[in-house]
Order: sequence, then structure tokens, then C-alpha cells
Amino acid sequence: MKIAKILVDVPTRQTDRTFDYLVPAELFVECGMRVVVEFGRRKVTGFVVDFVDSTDFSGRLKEISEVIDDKPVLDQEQLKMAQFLAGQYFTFAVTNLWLMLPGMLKGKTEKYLIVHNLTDESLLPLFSEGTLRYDSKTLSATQQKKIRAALARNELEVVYSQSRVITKKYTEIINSKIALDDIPAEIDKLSKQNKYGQLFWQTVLTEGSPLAVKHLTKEIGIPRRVLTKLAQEGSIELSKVEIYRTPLAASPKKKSQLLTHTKEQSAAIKEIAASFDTDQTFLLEGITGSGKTEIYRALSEKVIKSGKKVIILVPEISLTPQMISFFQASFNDRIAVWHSRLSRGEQYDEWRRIKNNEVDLVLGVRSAIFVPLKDLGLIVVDEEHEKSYRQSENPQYDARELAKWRGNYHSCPVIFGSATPTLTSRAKAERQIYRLIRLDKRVNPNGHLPTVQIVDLRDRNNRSSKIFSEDLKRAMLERFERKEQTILFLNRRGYANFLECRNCGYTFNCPNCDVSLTLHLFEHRLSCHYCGYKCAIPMSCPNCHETDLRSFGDGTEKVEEEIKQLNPEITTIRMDRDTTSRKGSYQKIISQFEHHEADILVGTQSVAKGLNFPEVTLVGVLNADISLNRPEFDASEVTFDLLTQVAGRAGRGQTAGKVIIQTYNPNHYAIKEAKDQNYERFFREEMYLRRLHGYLPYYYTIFIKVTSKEEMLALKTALDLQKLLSENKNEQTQILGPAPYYIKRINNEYTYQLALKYKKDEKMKMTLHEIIDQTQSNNKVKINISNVTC
DNA sequence: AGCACGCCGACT
DNA sequence: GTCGGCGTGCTC
Ligand SMILES: [Zn+2]
Ligand SMILES: [Zn+2]
Repeated sequence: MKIAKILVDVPTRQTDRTFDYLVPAELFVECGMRVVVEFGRRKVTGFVVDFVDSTDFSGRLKEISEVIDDKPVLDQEQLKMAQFLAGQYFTFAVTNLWLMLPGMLKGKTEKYLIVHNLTDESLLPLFSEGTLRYDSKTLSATQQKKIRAALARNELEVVYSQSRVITKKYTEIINSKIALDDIPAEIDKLSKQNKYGQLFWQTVLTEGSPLAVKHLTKEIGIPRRVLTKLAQEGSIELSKVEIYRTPLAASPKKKSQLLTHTKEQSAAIKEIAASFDTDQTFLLEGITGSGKTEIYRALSEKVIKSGKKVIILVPEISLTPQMISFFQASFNDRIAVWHSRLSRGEQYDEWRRIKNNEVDLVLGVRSAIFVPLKDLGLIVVDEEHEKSYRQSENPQYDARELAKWRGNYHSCPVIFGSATPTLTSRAKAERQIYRLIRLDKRVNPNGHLPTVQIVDLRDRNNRSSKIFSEDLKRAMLERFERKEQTILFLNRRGYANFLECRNCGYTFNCPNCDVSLTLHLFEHRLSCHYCGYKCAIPMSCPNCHETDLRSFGDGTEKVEEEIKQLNPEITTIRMDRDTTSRKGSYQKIISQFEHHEADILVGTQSVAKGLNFPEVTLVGVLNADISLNRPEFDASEVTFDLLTQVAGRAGRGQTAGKVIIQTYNPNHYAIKEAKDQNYERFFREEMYLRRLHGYLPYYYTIFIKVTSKEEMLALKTALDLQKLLSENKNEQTQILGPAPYYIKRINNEYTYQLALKYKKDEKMKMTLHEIIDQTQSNNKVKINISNVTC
């Protein structure tokens, strides 16, 4: 019998390898299909990744129990990509495979128990519905033992089924049984009173067959009973066909306008097109408004004409209806969109359209890098500096790395586009690894650039309140008078992030974490942003019982309150994680603000940046230092990117906008260069510091976080790791730590962190893989690894 | 991750 | 005696 190598869906270090299974002759199995196999004493889902003739397993091989798919759901490239991910990001092979499937196919093989004739009465309540979803976590040990006994007596039966059922959408159609040529004769046979019969055949004559029943009943106005009767008579046939659930708007058939290209655009297109059959990476460094998107479109057109496909990655926030219709205008329904707002059904159907070769271009967010397009001719990563291209949860893959991997696999060019490229990309361009193309001119040179003012928060004379400087306050009130809109950024949600007793100095901290509790006046709670702990706002100090409590660290809620005090007529709208967590609420806030239902939008950077509103003529960054002072090596870069983006966009309409940046560090280079929109100078200054401190792009960094409920165990494990790694690394690699993580205790778990700075050290990476296998065998310690390369 | 096995203290 | 808690080890 044939032998299949199978990755089982048991994501642990110890099972992170293939297991051999026999393929029964009656089963049709191919690589990339999902199967059900017996693993130990239970059944799990597995992926067939290879076939071999012999095994080196000494025991008796089991047979594959069941095949889930009738054709492969993963192709050869995706299987290879999963391997690459495992090596690069220290993740389980099987976890990587799930990453490439649409949500509808992500399911477990679940165990159910069916009752036959249960004699053990104590178990009866569990089986009130006749069956029980077996989950050892929710059943006590005693219950499990009793169930085992009942199974042995054949009073219960085990069945397995898939946790997720695939749904498809169907629509009803009619097929004419009468040939088109014979229809006029058919119409003649009908009596003049048969209004609907006449109408029906006329419609078939002009629009052809088949036709959607819904179209005939809703739009043409033929009653359903007429169609049923025609079907009974045998002159038409009613049937159901599948239709794709599509997120695309019923294409407004807006013809693409022929845009004339600037000299810079034409040159860029020409240069990249000349490299179509290489895997060259291009860095398209272009200021806001220099027309990068049109370059992507024009190149895509060339690629698709030659029979190849395109992936364009954009940040979630840029994937607007305007962006979609821009590409739709050129490529019609041959495009697919891919983002988290798709329903499970829509995503599944987009995935199948891609797999069935019905799509030439995929426009999507990070996870779109995994779509099964064959024959790629171009991959674009727009706004390549965006942090969201790296997934923050496991597996912590980086879509930019994968874009280059796929470019190499298909021998096609990759374009990284940004006004503020990552230091890594820009440095690679400097070393000729990437080809640098700069766009310094705006497509519309008459558009006004906003004026940028930096306000020194240390200047007491220019201070109106804790939050606003006089200048910003005045500017805001002016906009309100003129009925123009304002956006204010503050990277801190809630009312205040610190509550203190003025009498004894007691501070309210989270009982589970080493952080202060954030005050949320809107929902009347103190809450922890790290573990989710919530409690009522205390009226008095638990220590001295005084009631004089005071808050520090103003957040977005407090900003709204101060604006109300300034002028109660100004309406505000808040946009942060608290107001956008509900599905659709984000979209709703945007549309409300677009329709001028509020004068001022107060948002956190991470949620509200990158938005564009034509009536906004003032943008205020309330405290640039919050992002500048974050304890991360790229805090300056992130701040510069944000400020540059803000300063490049405000006031795109007729009037030039104004940007006010409030800071305690007005002379910081990240702030000064952002004001001047001078990326190149920022790049030089930041590179100097990165080199001095040995950070990216001079060194890659692997962060290893060791977490445990027992602090000493976390520390000891981290120390052991440090020792083992230091014996198995090359000279260039440096190990920093272990040190307590910047918040040592989160949710009553303690974290110690190691940082490995390396340039090229395969030995160290190998060792790390091996060590982890051994260390993580007990579940008292969690190890999290992020490999930061971009 | 499950799931079983085996060892040891405690309780009808 | 036997019940149940947890540590250990294996899964083709
Ligand atoms: Zn007190
Ligand atoms: Zn907490």
C-alpha cells in the first residue's frame, strides 16, 4: 500500500513533524488534501504533504480513516511556503497550513458520543439531547471514567464530525426548452389575454436563456405561478445553480479613465516592466500624491495581458471602496478582494474563484499574501512601512518577507511602495539589493501642502489647559466658526491612565498585572488594558479613605470633555478601540464624520491614522511624545512615519490645511524632519543611531519571551536558554538578557525576555529550534519567539 | 493537545 | 481497599 506523510492537527512542539499512514486503495488522496486519521486513541484532522514507498517507523502503520476534501485545498507552493514559515518564525508546520485556508475550511475533527442504552443514570443529564460533544476540559475526571466504562459496555458510541460545515449559496434559474428560433411561433400560439406568457417569452427572446428567477419575478414582474406552470408544461426547466457571494459592488461599469502619466511615473513603469521576468525587489519611494497607485495599476495591466496574475497588498485602512473601484474599472470582475470584514461565505467564494482561475488580481490585506494564485507576475506591498504587515499573534509572519519569497518562487518582481520606507528597505536599496525608484513630484502640483507648526509644550505662555496649547485651541475654534472639521490624535484611550489618592499617594493598580488601571468615565469603570480586568470606580481611597482622588495621563475621553468645556456647541466623535470594537462601528464613525455629523474627530493613532476627509483643514497631534517614548527601538521611526503621513495629507481640497504637533521634544529629529517632509535626512540620522546601538537594519533581532505563572521558573528557563544559545552561536551574534519584560507581570504570569542580535547565524537558529522542542515539553512555561527582520 | 498509565495520599 | 489528584510519556 502507498504511504502518506501527514501533518496532524496537533500544534505542539513534540508533534511538529510528519507521521506516516497507509493509504487504503479505495481512497482517492492527493497532496494538499485534508484527511481524518487516528492519532493515539483519538481522531484528528491531518494534511497530506507527501507520498513515499517505505517508512522508517518500526511499529505498525495505521490507515487513513477518511478523506475530507475531494480535491487538494493546498497547492505545492503553499506547502513549501509553510515550511519556509516554520524555519523563519519558529512556528508549527500545521499552524502555518491553516493560515492559508479560508475560514470556512478551518475546523477541527470533533468527537461526539451517541447514546444507545445508557444504564449509568448519573450520566443521563449529559445526554439530554441524545448526543454529547466530547470535551475532556469540561468533563470531570469521574465523568470521563464513567463514560469510558459505558463505552466498554457498548452503551455509547463514538462518532467524529467536522466542526465547520461548508455552505454555498444557490439561486434559481430557468432554462428555456424551446429553441430560440421557435419562440416567435410559441408567442403566436398564446392568447392575447395571456399577458405574462407574452412577457415571459419576449424577455427570453431579448435577454436569452438561462435567466434568474429572481430577475424575472422582481424586475420584469412575472408572477412565480406563471413560471411554475410553464415548468409543469415542460416548456422551461427550473433549476438551482451556485452563485458566488461577492464583496464587490455590482460593478458600476465605470470605464477606466486614461490617466496621463507624469515623466516620473512613466520612467518607473518602464524600469519595472523591463524586469518582469526577474525576482527583483523595487523600492518605490514616493511622496504622498505622487501617483503610486496608478503605477501599480498600469503595471498590473501589462502583467495580466501577458497571462500572469497580480497580488496587491494594502493596509486595512486603505482598502476603501474607492480603491476597489479604481482597480475594478480596469479589471472588472477579474479581481478579488481579501480583508477581515468579509463574511466567512464571501471569503470562501473569493478563495474558490481564485483557485478556479477566475481572478487575475487580488487586492487585499496581510493574509492575502497566501492566496492560491498560480503564475504570479507581480507582487505589490503598498505602504510597506506599516506595522500591520507583521502579524502580532502567532504565527508572527511578515507578509513582506513572504512577498519576496513568492516573488522568488515565481520569478516575478516585487514592489515595496511608501513615502516613508522602513529603514531596512531603504538600507537594502542603498546596498543595491533593492532597486530604488524615487517619485518626488506630485501628480497634481497645484494641490496645497499643509503648513506644519510644532508647539513646544514646555512653553507655559502657550498653554491653555493640560491638553491644549493656546495655538491649537485658537485654531480649533476658528475651524468651528468656519464650519470646517478637525482631527485630533492622542495615543491613549480612556479618560486617564492613572488614578491616585492626593492624600496618601495610593495608586490604583491592576491586581493581575504590573500596570496602573485606566479610568473609563464613559462606561464608569477602571479597567486594565492588558488583562481585561474591570472594576467600579472607587469613591474613596482604600488605604486612607479620603475622597480626594486625582487622575493623570489624559486620554481620548478626557479630550472630548475638554472640548465640550471650551464650547458646548462643538460636537465630537471618538474613534479608538473602545468605540470601534463592534462590527461595522468603524465604518459607521467614518461615514458620520464624512457627513459632518461631528466637528472634531478624536482618535488614537493606531485606529484613525491614514484616513482622508476633504473637509478637514486642521490636524492636531496632542502629544507626539507618547509614541516617541515607547520602549522600542523603532519608536522614532514610527513617530516620523505617523507625523509625515499626517503632515502630507491634511487639506487635500482647495484650501491648504494646517497641522499642529504638540511635543515636549520640539528639537527631536523625528519631529523636525517630519515637519519638513524630509525622509532622506531622517533616514541618515536614524541610521546613525541604529548603527551605534546595533539595531535593525544592522542586526536582525529575535525576541524570546519566556512566560510562566511561577516567576522563578520563567527566569530559570530564560537563563538556561541563554546558556545553551551562547554555546551555540557565532561570534557576531549577541545575546541580551534575560531581563524582565517591560511589564513583568501580566494576568498573573511573569515574563522574562531575551534578545538575540544576529546577522547570519544558521547554527544559532538550528539550536533554537532544537532547544525549544525540549524546553517546551512541559506546559508550565510558554515560549514566544518573534524574529524581527523588517 | 489529548489520553492513558502509574504512583501516592485520603476517605467510605 | 478504592477513589481521585497529578506527573510523565507517547501518538505513525
Ligand atoms: Zn489615600
Ligand atoms: Zn491587568
